[in-house]
Amino acid sequence: MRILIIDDEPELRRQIASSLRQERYTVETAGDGDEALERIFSEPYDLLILDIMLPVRDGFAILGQLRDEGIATPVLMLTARGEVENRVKGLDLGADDYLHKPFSMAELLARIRALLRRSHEQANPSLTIGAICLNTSTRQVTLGGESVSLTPKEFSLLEFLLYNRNRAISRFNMAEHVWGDAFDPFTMSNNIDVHIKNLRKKLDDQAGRIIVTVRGIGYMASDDQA
Amino acid sequence: MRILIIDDEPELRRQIASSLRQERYTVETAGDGDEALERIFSEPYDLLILDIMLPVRDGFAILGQLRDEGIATPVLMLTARGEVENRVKGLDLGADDYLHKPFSMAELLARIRALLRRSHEQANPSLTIGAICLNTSTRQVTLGGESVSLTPKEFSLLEFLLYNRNRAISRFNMAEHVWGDAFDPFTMSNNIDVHIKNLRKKLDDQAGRIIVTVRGIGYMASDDQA
DNA sequence: ACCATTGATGAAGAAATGATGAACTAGCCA
DNA sequence: TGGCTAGTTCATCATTTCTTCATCAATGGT
Repeated sequence: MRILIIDDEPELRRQIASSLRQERYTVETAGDGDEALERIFSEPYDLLILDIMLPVRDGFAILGQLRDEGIATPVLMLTARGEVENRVKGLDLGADDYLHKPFSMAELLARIRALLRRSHEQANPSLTIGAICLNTSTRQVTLGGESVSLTPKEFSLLEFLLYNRNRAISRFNMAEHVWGDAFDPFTMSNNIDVHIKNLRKKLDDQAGRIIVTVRGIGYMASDDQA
Repeated sequence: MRILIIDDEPELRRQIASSLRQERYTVETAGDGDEALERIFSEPYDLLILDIMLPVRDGFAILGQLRDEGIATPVLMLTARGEVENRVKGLDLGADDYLHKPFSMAELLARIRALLRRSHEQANPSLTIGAICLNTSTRQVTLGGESVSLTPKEFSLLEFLLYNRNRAISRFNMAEHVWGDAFDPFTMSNNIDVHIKNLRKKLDDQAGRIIVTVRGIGYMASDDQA
């Protein structure tokens, strides 16, 4: 689950991001509207947390522009207490929920869960990276629209890497999550490496640009189009 | 999907209507009970959003009259917080759901989705996929118009798969839902596989295009006319 | 530049999975 | 009882998938 936090206070940003990461969300942040829009247009998020009070271009402007462009990502707006008229304005623009500052982290997490659940009950849950799209419910993977057939292990492995995109994952970790119950860390040989190799081949990941090798650690799914 | 909003506050009406239109619903509004009844009797709606507090003729009166006339359109009532006794009264009259003011637009949208889904399911009890049509109330299945006779287990299995179309369903899940109460996950042998085989035969699903095998998981009903 | 370590790769044997035909059981009705 | 139907289990086969291993290539430190 990819969440983008848009707020100009670094400290608050850090706090929220940290809490969300503990809940295993993939979190990115933006300090102003331009940065936010740039990110949003370049890759999909599952949820935006948007502060109304921003320098230069405020939350409403950003939200308005998004909706105009047809981006329907759920938005949770952060407002200072008492801005009732703002609430109304935001609703018109298509915000999905509100939270008044100051708020408790528990409250925030609850709202996020509710929003994600709601938006996900209609859309299908897919993880994308570059031209690759992995649909967790149909267990289908497409590469630039073309369907790619993966074996169960390959699928789980890719799913796990995408779920933890831009984070280096150790082989141990992968084994734990993909092999689960019965995995003997000693008798695994270079099993994972082989599966990664096969994945790269099927995904036409020639230079290892999508599944990056992290020497001494393991692998990482990177959406850095380097 | 046609929705009628009945509320005497123009501002709230406008807000709700705007949000619903963004979700691609067709929305009309009425400011009082008489206008509402007139509209409802002249053309069908899929859902009514009805405020309890209305001048002249209140929400209950309107709801009561509708139900008396045999109009079963789902109704979502808006109530001021704390009107507990009203809730009870509304339920008696046949309201389908409640929402306390003030509410978030996200909440409202979720409720609407739920209500529409619910009413749609009972009105249209048949699931189709490709040339196959399964009627859940008559328990008949046709293949290109020709009736196909399925055994109870086969029917339930197909029904479950169709209900979850385009989602890979595990054998465990199928067993849970089709066998229900007494199923022992260990003594099931390859029972499900056999039923699937028979289903495929009866449905002339030669290449397994409709009931797709998802290796390592189970099966999936797919309407991907590949 | 050299060495040591780490990762990549192709191939082959082992293991798992699913499809299928057939046998077997249980319930039902004439 | 005997003949049906539905449901379940079983053995077998063809594949697919997983794992292991030997070897080769790349990388980083000194």
